[in-house]
Amino acid sequence: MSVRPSLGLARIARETVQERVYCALRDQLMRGGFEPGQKLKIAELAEAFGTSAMPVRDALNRLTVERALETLPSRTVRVPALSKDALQDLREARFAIEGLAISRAASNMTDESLVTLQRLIVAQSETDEEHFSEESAEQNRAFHFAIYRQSGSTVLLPIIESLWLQFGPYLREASELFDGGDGRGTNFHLEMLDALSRGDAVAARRALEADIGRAFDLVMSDESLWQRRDGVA
Amino acid sequence: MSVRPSLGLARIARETVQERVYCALRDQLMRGGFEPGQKLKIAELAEAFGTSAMPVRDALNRLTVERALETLPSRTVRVPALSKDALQDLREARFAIEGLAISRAASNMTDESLVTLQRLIVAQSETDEEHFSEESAEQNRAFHFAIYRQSGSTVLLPIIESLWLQFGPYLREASELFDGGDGRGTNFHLEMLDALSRGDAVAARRALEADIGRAFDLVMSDESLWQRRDGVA
DNA sequence: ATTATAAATCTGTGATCACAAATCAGGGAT
DNA sequence: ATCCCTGATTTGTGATCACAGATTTATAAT
Repeated sequence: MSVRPSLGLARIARETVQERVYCALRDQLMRGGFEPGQKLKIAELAEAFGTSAMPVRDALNRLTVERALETLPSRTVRVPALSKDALQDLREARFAIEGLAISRAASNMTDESLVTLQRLIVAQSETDEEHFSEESAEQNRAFHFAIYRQSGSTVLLPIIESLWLQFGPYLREASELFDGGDGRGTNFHLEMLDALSRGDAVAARRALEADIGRAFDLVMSDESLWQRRDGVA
Repeated sequence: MSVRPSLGLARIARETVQERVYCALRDQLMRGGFEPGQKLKIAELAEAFGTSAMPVRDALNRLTVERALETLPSRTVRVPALSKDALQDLREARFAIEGLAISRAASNMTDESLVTLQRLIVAQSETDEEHFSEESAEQNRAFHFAIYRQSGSTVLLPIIESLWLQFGPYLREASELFDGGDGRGTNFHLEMLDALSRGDAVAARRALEADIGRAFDLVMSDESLWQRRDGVA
C-alpha cells in the first residue's frame, strides 16, 4: 500500500490574482462597502487593481454565483438593490440554516474552541468600548463563524457565507446602529457561549436567533434605507 | 416621470455559449452522469463541446462555486468523492432548508399551482409503470421545484439547487433503486400535495422529510457505493 | 419642444497565446 | 529492485485582441 509520506505541513495553496481580487471585493461587500444598485464594471476594477480584465471577470462571476452580486439582462453586474421582502426572506433563511449549524456545533464543542469563543467575546467588548464599529463587525463575524465551523458541516458553511454576503448591502448605512454602548450585542454572544458550553443545542439556537433577530430589527427599522430607492436604478 | 414604455414581452435573454456548456454539465451532474472523483479537464471538454477553453472554464468555475464540483490543490476540478459523512451532512441540510421552503409554500399555494402538482404526480406515476427511471427522476425534480418555487423565496431556491447538485453523484449507481413498482415515491408526493392543499405546513414538511429520507436511506444502504473508493483517487 | 432615428461609444463574451506550476516518465545511483 | 533526481508534457492562469450586443449621444423630422 503506497501511502504517501505526509509531512505534517499544511499545503500552501499558491494564491492566484483572481483570489486576491475576489477577497478584496468580498470584504467590501460583506461590510457594506458598496452602494446598493451600484454597477461594477470589469475594466474599471481591473484598472483599480492593476490587473487585466480576466481575474476581475472571474471574481465577479464567482460573487454572482454566491448571490453577493446580480447580473442584469444586459450582462452587467451590480450590487443587489435593497428591499424589505428580500430582507425578510434572508432572515428566515438565516434562522433556519445558522440555527441548524449552531445546534450541531453544540454537540461538538471542545475546551479549546470554547476558550476561543470566550476570547473573541472579550476582544469584541473591549473594541465596543472604543466605538470601533468597523473592527467590532469583524469580530462579530469571527465569533459566529468560529461556532459554525464547529458544526463540522462542509455543506452549511459556504451557504452561510453566501447569506452573510447577501446581508452586506443592508449594513451600508446601518453599521453605526450596532455599537450601542450597552453591549447588548455581546450579551447574546455570552448566552450562546453559555449554552454551547452546556451542550444545550436548543438554548444556543434561541440565543442565536435573538442575536440575528436584533440585527435584522435594527436594519429593518432604519427608515433612511427605505425612502428613496425604487428598485431599478 | 419617464416611465419606460414596457411592451408586454418577456425579455429574451441572449444565451451565451458558457450557459449552454454550464447547463449540459449541470444536467449530467444532477442525474449522476459522471463518476465520483472523475477529473474534468478544460481542454477535453472544450474539444467535446466544440468551443474554446473560455466558456468551459467559466462553467467549471460556476459549478465549483455551487459545490457541484471541487477544486484540488493542483487547481484541477473533479466530481467530489462519495462519503457517508458528507451524505449525512447533506441530508440534514436538505431537511432544514427544503423543509423551510415547503412550509412557506404551504401558505402560498394557488388553485393553479395545486393543479400543476397534481398533473406532475400523475405523469410520474404513469412513467414509473413503464420503468423509465431517467424520466421519472426528471419528473421528481420538477415536482419538488414546483413546490419550492411557490415558497416565493429567491434566497432558498438557489441553495436548494446547489444541494441537489451535490446529491447528484450519489445517484450514479443507485438510480435504479428508486423505481420500485410499489409507487412509494409518488405516495409521499400525494401526501405532500394533500397537506399543501389544506395549507398544513407541518404535515407537508413531514411528508417531504419522509420523501427525502427514503431517498437517502436507499442510497445509504447501497453497499456497492461504499466498498472501494478510499477518498482520494 | 419632443420624439424618432442613426451614429458613436461602452462593455461583456469568446478565442488565442504566453507563462508557470504540476504531473508524469525515464534514467541513473545506491 | 527501489528511490530520487531530472527533463518532457500536460494543464490551468492571466494577458491581449476581435466581435457583438447594449447604451448613450447626436441629429433630424414632426
